[in-house]
Amino acid sequence: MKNPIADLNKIFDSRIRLGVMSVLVVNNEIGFNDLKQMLELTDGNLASHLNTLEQAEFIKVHKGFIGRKTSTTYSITDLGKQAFKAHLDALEKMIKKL
Amino acid sequence: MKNPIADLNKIFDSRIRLGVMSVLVVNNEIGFNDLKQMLELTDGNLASHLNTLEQAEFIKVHKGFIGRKTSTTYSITDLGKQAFKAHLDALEKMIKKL
DNA sequence: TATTTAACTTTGAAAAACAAAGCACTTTTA
DNA sequence: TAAAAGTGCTTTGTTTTTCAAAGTTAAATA
Repeated sequence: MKNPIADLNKIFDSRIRLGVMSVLVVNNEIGFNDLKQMLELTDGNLASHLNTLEQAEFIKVHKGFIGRKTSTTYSITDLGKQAFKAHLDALEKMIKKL
Repeated sequence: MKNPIADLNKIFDSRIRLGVMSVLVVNNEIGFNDLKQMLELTDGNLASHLNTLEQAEFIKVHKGFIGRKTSTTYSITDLGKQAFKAHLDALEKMIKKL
């Protein structure tokens, strides 16, 4: 039998990063605070996970304004979509023996 | 929108423990060394993850013999089946928006 | 002007993961 | 029969990851 966990992406071992990605798959853009509230995280914790995802180029940041107020939003990249899908496929293959 | 990660089980954040469970779901009994080779782990690493799963009562240990050679095998408990299923359901709900 | 909000960064502590070595026991091999 | 090897751990210590809390900068509001 083949190693069932070899194809899982290390970046998605984290429930938080998994959550961010799952939100971004269905929302093409979401704000920092919305994410923070949705996932019930502290600023620093969310920011650092977002940073990890950005480093991997799985998400993109958009800094802009709502009126004259700054607003930061995040969206998934094509690479991110690919990697997330690959991870989910690996997960599914792993448990599809059910 | 509700927190999508709240229902994930912390114990299954680990790819290794996830792998162990996925193997145990389809094999009603598996040996230490088989798991070790399948998941490509060192003894200590596997043993400690197995210990975590045992503490949670998600798996059971069986110490016996194959011929005259000692053999330790592991199997999933009912609680383990339940918890694993619940985790997979939570995962699925999280991503079923796809 | 003082306070609040947004979106961080920095700091430091706690937890988790992990490899390597040691160990007790048995079995196989030379 | 002595040495080597395998099983299934435990112990030790390092590295990595996670996280909260506090600090920060700039703009907005009271």
